[in-house]
Amino acid sequence: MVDTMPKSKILIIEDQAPMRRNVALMLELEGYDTCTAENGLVGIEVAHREKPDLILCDVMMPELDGYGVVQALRVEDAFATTPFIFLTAKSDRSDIRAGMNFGADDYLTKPVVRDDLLAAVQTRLAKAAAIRGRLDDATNASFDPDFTSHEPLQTAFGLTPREAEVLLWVAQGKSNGDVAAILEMSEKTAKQHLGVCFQKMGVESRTAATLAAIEILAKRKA
Amino acid sequence: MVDTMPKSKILIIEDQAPMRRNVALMLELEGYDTCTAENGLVGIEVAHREKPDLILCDVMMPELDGYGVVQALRVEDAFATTPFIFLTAKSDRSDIRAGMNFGADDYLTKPVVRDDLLAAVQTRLAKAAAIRGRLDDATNASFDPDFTSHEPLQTAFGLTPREAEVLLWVAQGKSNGDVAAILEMSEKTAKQHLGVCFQKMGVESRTAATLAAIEILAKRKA
DNA sequence: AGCGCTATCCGACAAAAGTCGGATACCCGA
DNA sequence: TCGGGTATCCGACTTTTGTCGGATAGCGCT
Repeated sequence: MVDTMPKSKILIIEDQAPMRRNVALMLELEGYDTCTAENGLVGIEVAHREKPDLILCDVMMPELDGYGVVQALRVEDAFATTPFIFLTAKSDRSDIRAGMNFGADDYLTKPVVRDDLLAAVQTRLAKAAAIRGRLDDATNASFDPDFTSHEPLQTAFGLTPREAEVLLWVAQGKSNGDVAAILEMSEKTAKQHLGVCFQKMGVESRTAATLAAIEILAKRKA
Repeated sequence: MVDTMPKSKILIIEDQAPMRRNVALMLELEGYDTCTAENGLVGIEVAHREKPDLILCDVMMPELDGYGVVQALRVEDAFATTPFIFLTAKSDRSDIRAGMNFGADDYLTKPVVRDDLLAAVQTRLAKAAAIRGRLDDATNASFDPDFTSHEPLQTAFGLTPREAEVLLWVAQGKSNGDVAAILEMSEKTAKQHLGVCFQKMGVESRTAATLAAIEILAKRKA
């Protein structure tokens, strides 16, 4: 891993060209990647193409206004958690409330000060990164089945306690002999129980049973 | 699942008693659970005890002000994504920016209108729920190994391509005979390859090998 | 008590899974 | 070109796995 931290990509949706370029310039000087759109419809299209990490959006625009953009994007899974910041001249309290209630993450009023813009962008990106980190944790740790109890198996497949115990050890890679020793029973008995497990689980080999068992045991508690 | 949707719990950290009770009342009438604290230090303590789903917080308070609260809680994993809304009389633009830049999710100015308060609370709870939903998806779907390619196994255990192919099928519960048929080789050959896999993987049974292989294949790409 | 039901236990046999030795073919460097 | 290393292939033998039948003990119900 020698690749340097990838630049965050920011989409700017803004009607007026000078403003658009000005904001883009400020952000690029800070090392961000930028892309722009001149109205809401184009903005949504660009968002799909560029997958930005954060969206800055004007409110008053032709074709589709900022409220429409945030509504359209928020229902999409890909953008449900993308930080969305309004950047607009509409600075009345009611305007601000309306914008935030559409699900925006921040609301900057024009004329925007450089420091405010950068701080807001940084804060929201940091927050999004924190959330993404949590998601990664959840997915990377995805394989850690819980072998502490056989009850999940019992309920999942309708097994008897003893059968579930046998399956629990089999699912950890133990041989029939090992299981028999651990549970203090004859190896034949272990086999018998396991055979019943196969029937009830609808599988016909110890490996397939292991897979099914792991699938149950890997479900994690929130 | 007959249990009714659990009420969201909201923590109100606010210096002035009348204001505190007023806000709490408004929220309770909407069906929320509330708990309160009269300053920042108490607020943090209550937050740990009650694990609120959302926090409303004044800025100017004795002991520890709102900025301090949000800073203290944001670094804790448990509260890193809990919606945090400032509720304060400090309505200057610079105050708002400061609050948002500390990582707050919204900023309401006193005197607060009932509709604004409820809308803000609802919006932020909805957003938090969306994020939580994603986390749950990630953890619940935690078991879906990717059986489309044998290369991960090859690199993970130093296997040859053919060996990895055999292991890939074995890890899906296939018998040696099945694997041989699928890969068009003799069953003996399949066994031979698998035996080498066992050595290289440091296991001694097909089930243990399956577990190790699944662990590799279950790691998900972001 | 007598009956059916289930959970638990075990032994013997057939079918796999796993091990051993050996063979061919390829690539790469001496 | 000629070994040395490796990937691939296969057959015979041993061990484990899976299946069949059968036995006992508890539990609820009539």
